[in-house]
Amino acid sequence: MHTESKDEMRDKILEAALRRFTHYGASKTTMNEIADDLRCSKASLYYYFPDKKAMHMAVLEKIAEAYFQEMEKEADNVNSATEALIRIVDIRKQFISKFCRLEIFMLLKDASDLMLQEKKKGMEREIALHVKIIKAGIASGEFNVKNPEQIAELLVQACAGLRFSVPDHIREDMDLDDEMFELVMEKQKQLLEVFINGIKA
Amino acid sequence: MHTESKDEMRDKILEAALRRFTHYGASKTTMNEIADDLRCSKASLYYYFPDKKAMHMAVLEKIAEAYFQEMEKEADNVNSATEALIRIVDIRKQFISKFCRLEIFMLLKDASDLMLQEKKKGMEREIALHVKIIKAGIASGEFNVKNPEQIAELLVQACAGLRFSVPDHIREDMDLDDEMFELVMEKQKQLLEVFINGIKA
DNA sequence: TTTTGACTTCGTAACTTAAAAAGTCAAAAA
DNA sequence: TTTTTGACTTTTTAAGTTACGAAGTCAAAA
Repeated sequence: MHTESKDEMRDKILEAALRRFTHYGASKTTMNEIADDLRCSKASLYYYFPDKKAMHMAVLEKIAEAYFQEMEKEADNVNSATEALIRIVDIRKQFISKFCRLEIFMLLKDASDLMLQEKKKGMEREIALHVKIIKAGIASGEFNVKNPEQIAELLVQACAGLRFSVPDHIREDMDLDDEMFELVMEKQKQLLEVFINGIKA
Repeated sequence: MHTESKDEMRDKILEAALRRFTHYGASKTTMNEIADDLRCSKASLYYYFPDKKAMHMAVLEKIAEAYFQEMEKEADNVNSATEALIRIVDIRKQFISKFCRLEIFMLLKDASDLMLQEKKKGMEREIALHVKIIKAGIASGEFNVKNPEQIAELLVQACAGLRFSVPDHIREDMDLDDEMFELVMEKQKQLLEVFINGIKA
Protein backbone atom coordinates (compact mmCIF):
# COMPACT_ATOMS: atom_id res chain seq x y z
CA MET A 1 0.00 0.00 0.00
CA HIS A 2 1.35 3.39 -0.97
CA THR A 3 0.57 6.69 0.70
CA GLU A 4 2.07 10.16 0.48
CA SER A 5 2.95 10.46 4.15
CA LYS A 6 3.28 8.51 7.34
CA ASP A 7 0.33 10.35 8.85
CA GLU A 8 -1.82 9.48 5.89
CA MET A 9 -1.06 5.79 6.25
CA ARG A 10 -1.73 5.99 9.94
CA ASP A 11 -5.09 7.45 9.14
CA LYS A 12 -5.89 4.80 6.54
CA ILE A 13 -5.23 2.18 9.17
CA LEU A 14 -7.46 3.97 11.64
CA GLU A 15 -10.25 4.07 9.07
CA ALA A 16 -9.95 0.38 8.29
CA ALA A 17 -9.84 -0.50 11.96
CA LEU A 18 -12.85 1.68 12.64
CA ARG A 19 -14.85 -0.11 9.93
CA ARG A 20 -14.02 -3.52 11.38
CA PHE A 21 -14.47 -2.43 14.98
CA THR A 22 -17.89 -0.90 14.42
CA HIS A 23 -19.09 -4.00 12.58
CA TYR A 24 -17.65 -6.77 14.69
CA GLY A 25 -16.21 -5.15 17.80
CA ALA A 26 -12.52 -4.71 18.55
CA SER A 27 -11.98 -8.02 20.28
CA LYS A 28 -13.44 -9.96 17.32
CA THR A 29 -11.26 -8.11 14.84
CA THR A 30 -7.78 -9.48 14.09
CA MET A 31 -4.78 -7.50 12.99
CA ASN A 32 -4.60 -9.74 9.93
CA GLU A 33 -8.11 -8.79 8.88
CA ILE A 34 -7.27 -5.11 9.07
CA ALA A 35 -4.07 -5.70 7.15
CA ASP A 36 -5.89 -7.69 4.48
CA ASP A 37 -8.47 -4.93 4.07
CA LEU A 38 -5.62 -2.53 3.38
CA ARG A 39 -3.81 -5.01 1.14
CA CYS A 40 -0.73 -4.75 3.34
CA SER A 41 0.99 -7.04 5.78
CA LYS A 42 0.20 -7.28 9.44
CA ALA A 43 3.79 -6.31 10.22
CA SER A 44 3.16 -2.94 8.61
CA LEU A 45 0.53 -2.13 11.16
CA TYR A 46 3.16 -2.58 13.83
CA TYR A 47 5.32 -0.02 12.13
CA TYR A 48 2.62 2.58 12.86
CA PHE A 49 1.28 1.38 16.19
CA PRO A 50 3.19 -0.28 19.01
CA ASP A 51 0.37 -2.75 19.63
CA LYS A 52 -3.29 -3.46 19.09
CA LYS A 53 -4.38 -1.70 22.24
CA ALA A 54 -2.67 1.51 21.17
CA MET A 55 -4.42 1.27 17.82
CA HIS A 56 -7.75 0.71 19.52
CA MET A 57 -7.13 3.74 21.71
CA ALA A 58 -6.22 5.82 18.68
CA VAL A 59 -9.50 4.86 17.00
CA LEU A 60 -11.41 5.78 20.12
CA GLU A 61 -9.59 9.07 20.45
CA LYS A 62 -10.34 9.98 16.88
CA ILE A 63 -14.05 9.39 17.37
CA ALA A 64 -14.04 11.09 20.74
CA GLU A 65 -12.33 14.12 19.26
CA ALA A 66 -15.08 14.53 16.66
CA TYR A 67 -17.71 13.93 19.35
CA PHE A 68 -16.34 16.54 21.71
CA GLN A 69 -15.63 19.04 18.99
CA GLU A 70 -19.20 18.92 17.80
CA MET A 71 -20.39 19.32 21.37
CA GLU A 72 -17.95 22.11 22.10
CA LYS A 73 -19.04 23.95 18.99
CA GLU A 74 -22.47 23.97 20.59
CA ALA A 75 -21.09 25.05 23.95
CA ASP A 76 -18.99 27.86 22.51
CA ASN A 77 -21.84 29.46 20.71
CA VAL A 78 -24.80 29.50 23.04
CA ASN A 79 -27.89 31.51 22.32
CA SER A 80 -30.21 29.64 24.63
CA ALA A 81 -28.52 27.52 27.26
CA THR A 82 -31.63 25.38 27.47
CA GLU A 83 -31.51 24.73 23.74
CA ALA A 84 -27.80 23.99 23.94
CA LEU A 85 -28.30 21.31 26.60
CA ILE A 86 -31.01 19.69 24.53
CA ARG A 87 -28.75 19.74 21.47
CA ILE A 88 -26.03 18.06 23.51
CA VAL A 89 -28.28 15.13 24.28
CA ASP A 90 -29.07 14.82 20.59
CA ILE A 91 -25.42 14.85 19.63
CA ARG A 92 -24.73 12.20 22.22
CA LYS A 93 -27.51 10.06 20.86
CA GLN A 94 -26.18 10.31 17.32
CA PHE A 95 -22.69 9.33 18.27
CA ILE A 96 -23.55 6.52 20.60
CA SER A 97 -25.88 4.94 18.08
CA LYS A 98 -23.11 5.10 15.48
CA PHE A 99 -20.25 3.85 17.58
CA CYS A 100 -21.78 1.76 20.32
CA ARG A 101 -19.97 -1.34 19.07
CA LEU A 102 -16.56 0.22 19.60
CA GLU A 103 -16.32 -1.23 23.07
CA ILE A 104 -16.02 2.17 24.65
CA PHE A 105 -18.23 0.90 27.36
CA MET A 106 -15.72 -1.54 28.70
CA LEU A 107 -16.33 -0.44 32.22
CA LEU A 108 -16.26 -3.74 34.02
CA LYS A 109 -13.80 -6.39 32.93
CA ASP A 110 -10.64 -5.49 31.01
CA ALA A 111 -10.43 -1.74 31.61
CA SER A 112 -6.70 -1.09 31.57
CA ASP A 113 -5.40 1.77 33.68
CA LEU A 114 -4.67 3.89 30.65
CA MET A 115 -8.16 3.42 29.28
CA LEU A 116 -9.75 4.31 32.59
CA GLN A 117 -7.64 7.44 32.59
CA GLU A 118 -8.80 8.35 29.11
CA LYS A 119 -12.38 7.68 30.05
CA LYS A 120 -12.01 10.00 33.01
CA LYS A 121 -10.53 12.70 30.79
CA GLY A 122 -13.49 12.28 28.45
CA MET A 123 -15.97 12.64 31.28
CA GLU A 124 -14.19 15.75 32.47
CA ARG A 125 -14.26 17.23 29.02
CA GLU A 126 -17.97 16.57 28.73
CA ILE A 127 -18.55 18.07 32.16
CA ALA A 128 -16.41 21.09 31.30
CA LEU A 129 -18.54 21.87 28.30
CA HIS A 130 -21.66 21.52 30.35
CA VAL A 131 -20.15 23.95 32.85
CA LYS A 132 -19.62 26.38 30.02
CA ILE A 133 -23.23 26.12 28.89
CA ILE A 134 -24.59 26.42 32.40
CA LYS A 135 -22.44 29.46 33.09
CA ALA A 136 -23.71 30.97 29.87
CA GLY A 137 -27.21 30.24 31.14
CA ILE A 138 -26.42 32.00 34.39
CA ALA A 139 -24.98 34.97 32.55
CA SER A 140 -28.05 35.25 30.36
CA GLY A 141 -30.35 34.97 33.35
CA GLU A 142 -31.82 31.64 32.27
CA PHE A 143 -30.40 29.66 35.17
CA ASN A 144 -29.83 30.27 38.82
CA VAL A 145 -27.09 28.00 40.09
CA LYS A 146 -24.50 28.47 42.81
CA ASN A 147 -21.99 25.82 41.77
CA PRO A 148 -22.06 25.18 38.02
CA GLU A 149 -19.28 22.57 38.26
CA GLN A 150 -21.22 20.42 40.67
CA ILE A 151 -24.46 20.76 38.73
CA ALA A 152 -22.79 19.95 35.43
CA GLU A 153 -21.19 16.83 36.86
CA LEU A 154 -24.49 15.77 38.33
CA LEU A 155 -26.32 16.22 35.06
CA VAL A 156 -23.76 14.28 33.04
CA GLN A 157 -23.61 11.45 35.56
CA ALA A 158 -27.38 11.25 35.97
CA CYS A 159 -27.83 10.96 32.20
CA ALA A 160 -25.06 8.41 31.91
CA GLY A 161 -26.53 6.36 34.73
CA LEU A 162 -29.84 5.88 32.95
CA ARG A 163 -27.87 3.75 30.53
CA PHE A 164 -27.66 1.17 33.31
CA SER A 165 -30.78 1.62 35.38
CA VAL A 166 -33.41 1.74 32.64
CA PRO A 167 -32.70 -1.72 31.16
CA ASP A 168 -33.92 -4.44 33.49
CA HIS A 169 -30.72 -6.38 32.97
CA ILE A 170 -27.27 -5.59 31.69
CA ARG A 171 -25.97 -8.00 29.11
CA GLU A 172 -22.43 -9.25 29.42
CA ASP A 173 -21.40 -7.48 26.21
CA MET A 174 -23.00 -4.26 27.46
CA ASP A 175 -25.00 -3.90 24.27
CA LEU A 176 -28.50 -2.47 24.16
CA ASP A 177 -31.07 -3.47 21.61
CA ASP A 178 -32.46 -0.64 19.50
CA GLU A 179 -35.70 -0.38 21.38
CA MET A 180 -33.96 -0.10 24.75
CA PHE A 181 -31.48 2.40 23.33
CA GLU A 182 -34.33 4.64 22.22
CA LEU A 183 -35.96 4.33 25.62
CA VAL A 184 -32.75 5.31 27.42
CA MET A 185 -32.32 8.38 25.23
CA GLU A 186 -35.95 9.31 25.76
CA LYS A 187 -35.40 9.11 29.52
CA GLN A 188 -32.32 11.29 29.21
CA LYS A 189 -34.47 13.91 27.54
CA GLN A 190 -37.15 13.67 30.17
CA LEU A 191 -34.57 13.99 32.90
CA LEU A 192 -32.97 16.94 31.20
CA GLU A 193 -36.33 18.67 31.04
CA VAL A 194 -36.92 18.33 34.77
CA PHE A 195 -33.30 19.17 35.47
CA ILE A 196 -33.44 22.39 33.46
CA ASN A 197 -36.63 23.31 35.25
CA GLY A 198 -34.82 22.66 38.50
CA ILE A 199 -32.05 25.13 37.77
CA LYS A 200 -34.16 27.82 36.13
CA ALA A 201 -33.82 31.32 37.50
CA MET B 1 -33.33 -28.39 66.40
CA HIS B 2 -36.71 -27.95 68.01
CA THR B 3 -39.23 -25.21 67.29
CA GLU B 4 -42.88 -24.65 68.13
CA SER B 5 -44.10 -24.36 64.55
CA LYS B 6 -43.07 -24.87 60.97
CA ASP B 7 -43.14 -21.15 60.33
CA GLU B 8 -40.86 -20.52 63.27
CA MET B 9 -38.28 -22.96 61.96
CA ARG B 10 -38.54 -21.44 58.51
CA ASP B 11 -37.80 -18.10 60.07
CA LYS B 12 -34.85 -19.41 62.05
CA ILE B 13 -33.38 -20.71 58.82
CA LEU B 14 -33.93 -17.36 57.14
CA GLU B 15 -32.16 -15.60 59.99
CA ALA B 16 -29.18 -17.94 59.86
CA ALA B 17 -28.97 -17.61 56.10
CA LEU B 18 -29.19 -13.83 56.33
CA ARG B 19 -26.27 -13.74 58.78
CA ARG B 20 -24.11 -15.84 56.48
CA PHE B 21 -25.22 -14.06 53.32
CA THR B 22 -24.52 -10.59 54.68
CA HIS B 23 -21.08 -11.62 55.89
CA TYR B 24 -19.84 -13.72 53.00
CA GLY B 25 -22.37 -13.36 50.19
CA ALA B 26 -24.85 -16.00 49.12
CA SER B 27 -22.63 -17.75 46.61
CA LYS B 28 -19.86 -18.25 49.19
CA THR B 29 -22.29 -19.69 51.72
CA THR B 30 -23.00 -23.41 51.66
CA MET B 31 -26.13 -25.14 52.80
CA ASN B 32 -23.99 -27.18 55.20
CA GLU B 33 -22.70 -24.05 56.89
CA ILE B 34 -26.22 -22.79 57.46
CA ALA B 35 -27.27 -26.21 58.76
CA ASP B 36 -24.27 -26.35 61.10
CA ASP B 37 -25.09 -22.89 62.46
CA LEU B 38 -28.54 -24.18 63.31
CA ARG B 39 -27.23 -27.49 64.67
CA CYS B 40 -29.41 -29.35 62.20
CA SER B 41 -28.79 -31.39 59.09
CA LYS B 42 -28.63 -30.00 55.62
CA ALA B 43 -31.49 -32.27 54.62
CA SER B 44 -33.73 -30.41 57.06
CA LEU B 45 -33.24 -27.21 55.14
CA TYR B 46 -34.65 -28.95 52.10
CA TYR B 47 -37.74 -29.81 54.07
CA TYR B 48 -38.50 -26.09 54.33
CA PHE B 49 -37.20 -24.81 51.02
CA PRO B 50 -37.21 -26.57 47.67
CA ASP B 51 -33.71 -25.38 46.87
CA LYS B 52 -31.03 -22.84 47.70
CA LYS B 53 -32.28 -20.31 45.21
CA ALA B 54 -35.76 -20.33 46.77
CA MET B 55 -34.16 -19.79 50.15
CA HIS B 56 -32.08 -16.94 48.82
CA MET B 57 -35.18 -15.37 47.33
CA ALA B 58 -37.04 -15.76 50.63
CA VAL B 59 -34.23 -13.94 52.44
CA LEU B 60 -34.30 -11.17 49.88
CA GLU B 61 -38.07 -10.91 50.09
CA LYS B 62 -37.99 -10.62 53.84
CA ILE B 63 -35.50 -7.76 53.71
CA ALA B 64 -37.33 -6.13 50.83
CA GLU B 65 -40.58 -6.30 52.71
CA ALA B 66 -39.11 -4.41 55.66
CA TYR B 67 -37.51 -1.94 53.25
CA PHE B 68 -40.71 -1.20 51.39
CA GLN B 69 -42.84 -1.12 54.49
CA GLU B 70 -40.64 1.52 56.05
CA MET B 71 -40.77 3.51 52.83
CA GLU B 72 -44.51 3.08 52.47
CA LYS B 73 -45.06 4.23 56.01
CA GLU B 74 -43.38 7.42 54.88
CA ALA B 75 -45.45 7.61 51.70
CA ASP B 76 -48.75 6.97 53.46
CA ASN B 77 -48.31 9.76 55.92
CA VAL B 78 -47.02 12.75 54.03
CA ASN B 79 -46.91 16.19 55.55
CA SER B 80 -44.37 17.66 53.18
CA ALA B 81 -43.85 15.76 49.94
CA THR B 82 -40.41 17.29 49.65
CA GLU B 83 -39.45 16.03 53.08
CA ALA B 84 -40.90 12.62 52.28
CA LEU B 85 -38.74 12.26 49.17
CA ILE B 86 -35.66 13.20 51.15
CA ARG B 87 -36.55 10.68 53.84
CA ILE B 88 -36.90 8.01 51.16
CA VAL B 89 -33.33 8.54 50.04
CA ASP B 90 -32.19 8.22 53.64
CA ILE B 91 -34.10 4.99 54.13
CA ARG B 92 -32.60 3.63 50.94
CA LYS B 93 -29.13 4.53 52.11
CA GLN B 94 -29.63 2.77 55.45
CA PHE B 95 -30.85 -0.42 53.87
CA ILE B 96 -28.33 -0.63 51.10
CA SER B 97 -25.42 -0.08 53.46
CA LYS B 98 -26.74 -2.87 55.66
CA PHE B 99 -27.52 -5.41 52.99
CA CYS B 100 -25.31 -4.61 50.06
CA ARG B 101 -23.57 -7.99 50.35
CA LEU B 102 -26.79 -9.87 49.77
CA GLU B 103 -26.15 -10.05 46.06
CA ILE B 104 -29.32 -8.18 45.26
CA PHE B 105 -27.40 -6.41 42.60
CA MET B 106 -26.90 -9.44 40.44
CA LEU B 107 -27.89 -7.58 37.36
CA LEU B 108 -25.43 -8.89 34.82
CA LYS B 109 -24.48 -12.54 34.91
CA ASP B 110 -26.70 -15.10 36.61
CA ALA B 111 -30.00 -13.20 36.89
CA SER B 112 -32.56 -15.96 36.65
CA ASP B 113 -35.92 -15.12 35.11
CA LEU B 114 -37.71 -15.32 38.42
CA MET B 115 -35.23 -12.99 40.08
CA LEU B 116 -35.51 -10.47 37.28
CA GLN B 117 -39.26 -10.61 37.72
CA GLU B 118 -38.97 -9.96 41.45
CA LYS B 119 -36.55 -7.14 40.84
CA LYS B 120 -39.04 -5.59 38.45
CA LYS B 121 -41.81 -5.92 41.02
CA GLY B 122 -39.56 -4.21 43.56
CA MET B 123 -38.86 -1.36 41.20
CA GLU B 124 -42.55 -0.96 40.53
CA ARG B 125 -43.32 -0.92 44.21
CA GLU B 126 -40.70 1.74 44.80
CA ILE B 127 -42.04 3.75 41.89
CA ALA B 128 -45.61 3.34 43.12
CA LEU B 129 -44.74 4.84 46.47
CA HIS B 130 -42.99 7.70 44.78
CA VAL B 131 -46.14 8.25 42.73
CA LYS B 132 -48.11 8.42 45.95
CA ILE B 133 -45.78 11.04 47.42
CA ILE B 134 -45.71 13.09 44.26
CA LYS B 135 -49.49 13.00 44.00
CA ALA B 136 -49.66 14.14 47.62
CA GLY B 137 -47.31 16.94 46.66
CA ILE B 138 -49.59 17.91 43.81
CA ALA B 139 -52.62 17.84 46.08
CA SER B 140 -50.90 20.03 48.64
CA GLY B 141 -49.79 22.46 45.95
CA GLU B 142 -46.08 21.74 46.43
CA PHE B 143 -45.58 20.19 43.02
CA ASN B 144 -46.83 20.84 39.54
CA VAL B 145 -46.60 17.69 37.48
CA LYS B 146 -48.73 16.41 34.63
CA ASN B 147 -47.78 12.73 34.73
CA PRO B 148 -46.76 11.63 38.22
CA GLU B 149 -46.14 8.04 37.06
CA GLN B 150 -43.58 9.07 34.49
CA ILE B 151 -41.87 11.50 36.84
CA ALA B 152 -41.69 8.97 39.66
CA GLU B 153 -40.16 6.36 37.38
CA LEU B 154 -37.66 8.88 36.12
CA LEU B 155 -36.62 9.89 39.62
CA VAL B 156 -36.17 6.34 40.82
CA GLN B 157 -34.22 5.33 37.72
CA ALA B 158 -32.03 8.42 37.74
CA CYS B 159 -31.10 7.82 41.38
CA ALA B 160 -30.45 4.15 40.75
CA GLY B 161 -28.30 4.96 37.75
CA LEU B 162 -25.87 7.06 39.76
CA ARG B 163 -24.87 3.79 41.40
CA PHE B 164 -23.21 2.92 38.10
CA SER B 165 -22.12 6.19 36.56
CA VAL B 166 -20.46 7.82 39.57
CA PRO B 167 -17.80 5.12 40.13
CA ASP B 168 -15.16 5.28 37.41
CA HIS B 169 -15.23 1.51 37.08
CA ILE B 170 -17.61 -1.24 38.08
CA ARG B 171 -16.00 -4.11 39.87
CA GLU B 172 -16.93 -7.63 38.85
CA ASP B 173 -18.55 -8.28 42.23
CA MET B 174 -20.52 -5.03 41.93
CA ASP B 175 -19.36 -3.91 45.36
CA LEU B 176 -18.61 -0.31 46.22
CA ASP B 177 -16.06 0.72 48.79
CA ASP B 178 -17.41 2.85 51.63
CA GLU B 179 -16.08 6.09 50.27
CA MET B 180 -17.67 5.55 46.88
CA PHE B 181 -20.92 4.48 48.49
CA GLU B 182 -21.09 7.72 50.42
CA LEU B 183 -20.37 9.68 47.27
CA VAL B 184 -23.15 7.94 45.35
CA MET B 185 -25.65 8.65 48.10
CA GLU B 186 -24.51 12.26 48.25
CA LYS B 187 -25.10 12.53 44.50
CA GLN B 188 -28.54 11.05 44.90
CA LYS B 189 -29.35 13.79 47.38
CA GLN B 190 -28.00 16.47 45.10
CA LEU B 191 -30.01 15.11 42.21
CA LEU B 192 -33.12 14.92 44.33
CA GLU B 193 -32.71 18.55 45.27
CA VAL B 194 -32.55 19.70 41.67
CA PHE B 195 -35.31 17.29 40.74
CA ILE B 196 -37.66 18.59 43.43
CA ASN B 197 -36.91 22.09 42.27
CA GLY B 198 -37.76 20.99 38.76
CA ILE B 199 -41.23 19.82 39.70
CA LYS B 200 -42.10 22.57 42.13
CA ALA B 201 -45.35 24.38 41.55
C1' DT C 1 12.24 4.91 5.28
C1' DT C 2 8.87 1.57 4.71
C1' DT C 3 7.34 -3.11 3.89
C1' DT C 4 7.30 -7.98 4.35
C1' DG C 5 7.47 -13.24 5.16
C1' DA C 6 8.82 -16.13 8.42
C1' DC C 7 9.22 -16.61 12.92
C1' DT C 8 8.23 -16.74 18.27
C1' DT C 9 5.35 -15.67 22.06
C1' DC C 10 1.06 -15.04 24.21
C1' DG C 11 -3.87 -15.43 25.26
C1' DT C 12 -7.90 -17.81 25.15
C1' DA C 13 -11.41 -21.21 24.17
C1' DA C 14 -12.19 -26.00 24.69
C1' DC C 15 -11.46 -30.16 27.32
C1' DT C 16 -10.52 -32.69 31.35
C1' DT C 17 -10.97 -33.69 36.01
C1' DA C 18 -11.25 -33.73 40.96
C1' DA C 19 -13.32 -31.71 44.80
C1' DA C 20 -17.08 -29.49 46.82
C1' DA C 21 -21.51 -28.27 47.06
C1' DA C 22 -26.35 -29.05 45.77
C1' DG C 23 -30.00 -31.91 46.04
C1' DT C 24 -32.60 -36.79 47.08
C1' DC C 25 -34.57 -40.36 49.70
C1' DA C 26 -35.67 -44.23 52.62
C1' DA C 27 -35.59 -44.95 57.23
C1' DA C 28 -35.59 -43.18 62.08
C1' DA C 29 -37.26 -40.15 65.56
C1' DA C 30 -40.49 -37.28 67.56
C1' DT D 1 -48.29 -37.82 60.91
C1' DT D 2 -44.74 -34.50 60.85
C1' DT D 3 -40.04 -33.62 61.10
C1' DT D 4 -35.27 -35.00 61.01
C1' DT D 5 -31.34 -37.37 59.42
C1' DG D 6 -27.23 -40.08 57.40
C1' DA D 7 -25.98 -41.89 53.38
C1' DC D 8 -26.38 -41.40 48.85
C1' DT D 9 -26.35 -39.35 43.77
C1' DT D 10 -26.05 -35.47 40.79
C1' DT D 11 -24.49 -30.99 39.58
C1' DT D 12 -21.47 -27.12 39.73
C1' DT D 13 -17.29 -25.10 39.83
C1' DA D 14 -12.43 -24.22 40.34
C1' DA D 15 -7.96 -25.77 38.69
C1' DG D 16 -5.09 -27.59 35.47
C1' DT D 17 -3.97 -28.77 30.61
C1' DT D 18 -3.66 -28.35 25.90
C1' DA D 19 -3.96 -26.75 21.22
C1' DC D 20 -4.88 -23.26 18.14
C1' DG D 21 -5.44 -18.68 16.65
C1' DA D 22 -3.91 -14.24 17.11
C1' DA D 23 -0.47 -10.92 18.83
C1' DG D 24 3.84 -9.31 18.32
C1' DT D 25 9.17 -9.48 16.50
C1' DC D 26 12.85 -9.12 13.37
C1' DA D 27 16.25 -9.56 9.76
C1' DA D 28 16.16 -8.93 5.12
C1' DA D 29 14.12 -6.78 0.96
C1' DA D 30 12.10 -3.09 -1.54
